[in-house]
Amino acid sequence: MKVPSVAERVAEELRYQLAEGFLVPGAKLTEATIAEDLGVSRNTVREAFAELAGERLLLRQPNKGVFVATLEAGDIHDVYTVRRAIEVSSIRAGGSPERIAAVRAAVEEGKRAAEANDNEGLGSANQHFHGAIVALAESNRLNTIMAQILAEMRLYFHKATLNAHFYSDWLKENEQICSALEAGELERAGDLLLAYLNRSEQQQTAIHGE
Amino acid sequence: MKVPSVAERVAEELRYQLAEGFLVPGAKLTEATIAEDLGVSRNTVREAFAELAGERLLLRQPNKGVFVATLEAGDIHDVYTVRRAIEVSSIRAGGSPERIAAVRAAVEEGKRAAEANDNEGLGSANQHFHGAIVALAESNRLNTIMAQILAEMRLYFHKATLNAHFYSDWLKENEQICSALEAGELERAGDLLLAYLNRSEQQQTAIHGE
DNA sequence: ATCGCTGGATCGTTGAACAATCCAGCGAAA
DNA sequence: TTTCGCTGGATTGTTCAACGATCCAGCGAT
Repeated sequence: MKVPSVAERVAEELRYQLAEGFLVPGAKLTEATIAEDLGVSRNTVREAFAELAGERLLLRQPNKGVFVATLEAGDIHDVYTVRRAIEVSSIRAGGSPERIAAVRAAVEEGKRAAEANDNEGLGSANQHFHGAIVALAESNRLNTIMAQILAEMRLYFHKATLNAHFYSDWLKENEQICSALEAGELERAGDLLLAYLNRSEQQQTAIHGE
Repeated sequence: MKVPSVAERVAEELRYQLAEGFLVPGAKLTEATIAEDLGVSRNTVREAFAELAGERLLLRQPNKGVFVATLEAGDIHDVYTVRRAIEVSSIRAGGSPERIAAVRAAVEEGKRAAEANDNEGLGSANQHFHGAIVALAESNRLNTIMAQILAEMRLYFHKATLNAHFYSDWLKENEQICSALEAGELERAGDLLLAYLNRSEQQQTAIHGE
């Protein structure tokens, strides 16, 4: 049994609370409070803060405190710029049959969630889908970058911002992208994915200011 | 005047020593030693370690210590996979005249360094060149990702591993890429850049084991 | 209404402490 | 001789208490 360090567990707990919407963007995290709540020392909390700040989930303002990251002007475009770069590049390079199967699995996961009217599940299925696309490239670094980006998106574009209308759109689209990938039509898969990302960026921009 | 926090300065100092080759891959960094050397407390060193570990420059092995990151099997390919994704994607999207001018400036910087037989300068000129390409995309996130990748490369592929033969190769090539970019031939610029990255990966793989 | 001060809260950093863990070396047993 | 197991020392993980520095809200004086 491996026991993750305490600092690691604190970071994990905070990540969880961020993803779950327990901690909303802009909220202030006071070291002493968190330390007491989680029953750890202030120094340990500090280490966890350093880690999450490096992942852009928290923002450190010297001598003022750490805050849950907020969406600044241009951040939406910024995030999607990264996604276009790594997702499109990954899918264009194709991948092993196992990795492609993982993409397919995410598509099916989405369908099942749709049938079950499981909005929660739909969201994570979509994240699995895009994560699986990046995983095609077999690059640890790209995977962690993508994981961080997805964590940011969970934080910013929380459940509340997503509606069923959104989902029906990309359920079909994911299917098409996956089919193209399976058929080896990598260019087409890339184009479809790129189009999706562009449209998704527009939608998110429309919803969230600027 | 803003005074960076002590932890930040420690991290900066370590980054410097890593880039300069003062600390070689695999070396062990003992908390107490670093703390004493830099005249700071152990806790502060710890925070700096956390930051650098997040940048993949240091590796933390629980209960054993932190070590300067070493090149594992597949890491070269991994790094170049990231570079292909973000550099090619950035250049294909073009950029503002100012950003393009920055790319040109890096090319000229390289030429001057070559004339002056300044190997040191040649290396950083090349890094500036590729950094400027990513900067075309105007994405903070891509910029920091690229900065981290370049820091990793400085660490792994240190001066010793580079020879003059290398340089003459890409000096011309950078010129071509930049010209294509300036001429608006983005597809061609992307193809040239991609070819360069592929070749560079091969060379590095040939030099370093695996 | 503005300015400047002050007190309290929080951060940044330190130093010391102690348990948990690892590791090299050494001695005992096969 | 080789292997096994133990022990002691070194280092890490974590906590705690302290103190100066910095920020901020409130309040009083102009």
